[in-house]
Amino acid sequence: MSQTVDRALTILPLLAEGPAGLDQVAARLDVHKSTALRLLRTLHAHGLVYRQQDQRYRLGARLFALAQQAVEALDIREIAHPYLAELNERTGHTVHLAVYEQGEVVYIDKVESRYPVRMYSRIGRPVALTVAAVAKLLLADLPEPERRAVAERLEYPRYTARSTPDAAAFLAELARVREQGWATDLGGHEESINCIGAPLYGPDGRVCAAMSVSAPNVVVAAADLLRLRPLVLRTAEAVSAELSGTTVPGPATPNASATPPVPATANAPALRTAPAAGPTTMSALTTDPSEEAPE
Amino acid sequence: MSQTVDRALTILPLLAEGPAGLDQVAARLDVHKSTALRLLRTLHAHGLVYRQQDQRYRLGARLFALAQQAVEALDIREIAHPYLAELNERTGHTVHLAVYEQGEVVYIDKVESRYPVRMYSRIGRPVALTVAAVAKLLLADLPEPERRAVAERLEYPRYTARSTPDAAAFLAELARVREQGWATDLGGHEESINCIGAPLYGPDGRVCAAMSVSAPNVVVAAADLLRLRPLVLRTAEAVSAELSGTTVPGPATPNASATPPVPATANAPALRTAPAAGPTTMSALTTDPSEEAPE
DNA sequence: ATGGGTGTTGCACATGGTGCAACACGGCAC
DNA sequence: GTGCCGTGTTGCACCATGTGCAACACCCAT
Repeated sequence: MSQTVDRALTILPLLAEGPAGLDQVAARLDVHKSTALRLLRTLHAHGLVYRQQDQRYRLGARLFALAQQAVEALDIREIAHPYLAELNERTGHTVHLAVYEQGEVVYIDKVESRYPVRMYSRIGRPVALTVAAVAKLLLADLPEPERRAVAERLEYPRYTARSTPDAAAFLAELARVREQGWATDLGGHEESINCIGAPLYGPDGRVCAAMSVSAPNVVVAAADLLRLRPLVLRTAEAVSAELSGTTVPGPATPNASATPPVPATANAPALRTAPAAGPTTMSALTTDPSEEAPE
Repeated sequence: MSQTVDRALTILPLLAEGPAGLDQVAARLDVHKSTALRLLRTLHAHGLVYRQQDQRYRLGARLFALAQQAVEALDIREIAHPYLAELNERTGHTVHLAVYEQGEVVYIDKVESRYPVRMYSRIGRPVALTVAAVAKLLLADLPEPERRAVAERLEYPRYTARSTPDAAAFLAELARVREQGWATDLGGHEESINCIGAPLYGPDGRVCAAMSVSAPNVVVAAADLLRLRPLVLRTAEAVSAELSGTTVPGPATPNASATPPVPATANAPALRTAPAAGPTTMSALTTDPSEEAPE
């Protein structure tokens, strides 16, 4: 680790607390003023630090530009895909990834069910907004006025007896989804298809995508599908963590052996390597998919 | 300038373009792999850089956290005040600073008119949303659904004959304001008071506050007040620049002697030191306040 | 004027950063 | 399997670079 760079970077969180003068910085870094000055100058040259009128230093605009550019360059699909594949591997069911865009929710990725009976859907195709689990998740996080605007603008087709009937019911459902952090569609679109989904959070803490597991009744009863919830939630959290660039990815969270990690190596997630037995705290949650796996 | 830090910081914009592997980074920095590795490790330790599954590096979440914390720590009032004072100094009129919060627009700073006839207002007091220039500016930048929601929820009191009559007219006005980048209130609140305002942009490019100059008819005719527009706009831009932490603050824009700078030293802006005469291109705009100053 | 508070500069010293060369690892082709 | 790339990683000797000091420049207050 480079000492100089280390010191320079320590300045950033320090300045994030509020503007500071040269020797405040020097003092908190425990270095000579002249050293602090040179570091600040370098940061300044890169626009990460800005000098305000009273000579004190503040974080600079470049920081915002960088953060913004980084989220734009983020490829959700690329990052999420191994996790989706893993989820499909463990459950055997169809897995979807969807985003909200301009009043529509569209699938941007899909891993096909390994069961012979499959649900129909296509990447790029808009989703039935009023009933799909992913749509509920994505709409639930919109700012209140926009959410309401969308809900009121929508039509509420009665695909089935369980379809969301009207805007009021939909808004209530969105509120619940927002509250609980996951969503379902139990035969709301196609009588025989159920679905459970969870939100993916971006670096800004907002929901930026949603994923779901779908399966027809004939393959797995709704109650059984719902037992995948912890798995779906954990997977979604893992993707969120990686999207936000926080935790170390890959297998085994460094601190605990309790939480089974999600994917492992690059494009070949390998959760299956986790021993089937063993003192996992998740026994009840895991709903071991092997017993209901096809073939 | 510190070479090491310089190199390390050069990595950030590089990664902002998209993920990159170790030797791509090394190559673009024109340093040895081992050097690049150490720099990346240091950045990683500070959370500015994140290592994704395929071993490539990406910008990390800390960057967002920092940027966010920085905007929260931004004290608009503190930064804007010298500029407001300067504007008051040059025009003699009342200058306001306002922000939007939870459906309301409130004044957060004010510099009193130097004329004997003053308009009434108070810091912290909510503003008449449907007519005030600052309210128009702040509402105009809200996301469309929220803007519409607010506009429809409002009442439209007829303070005067020129008050905004209804939601439709208000939305149309907001659209124009958004388009032109400034706003007026010509006798919409008090028959005899006119007002011209401009928006302040935060680091995220959104309008985060608005400032305005107000004066009663008896002091200056509406047409004359409107001639302050360039001055108000320039001042607003200067504040925005400083809020975003971009340009070098202080007197004299480095390149041109044509554009009169705005404030100068810390808490004592000293534009007045600019010679009253001299080859400014602004002669028509400046509306030299000294000739109509009180006392 | 005088003094304390800033931010700034030049310089001699040795710390800490550098590139090299060798190693470890994983994938791919044959 | 065996060899070969292309990766990322480590240890080390050298000297460039970052470091702290002391002296200076500046502003403001008393």
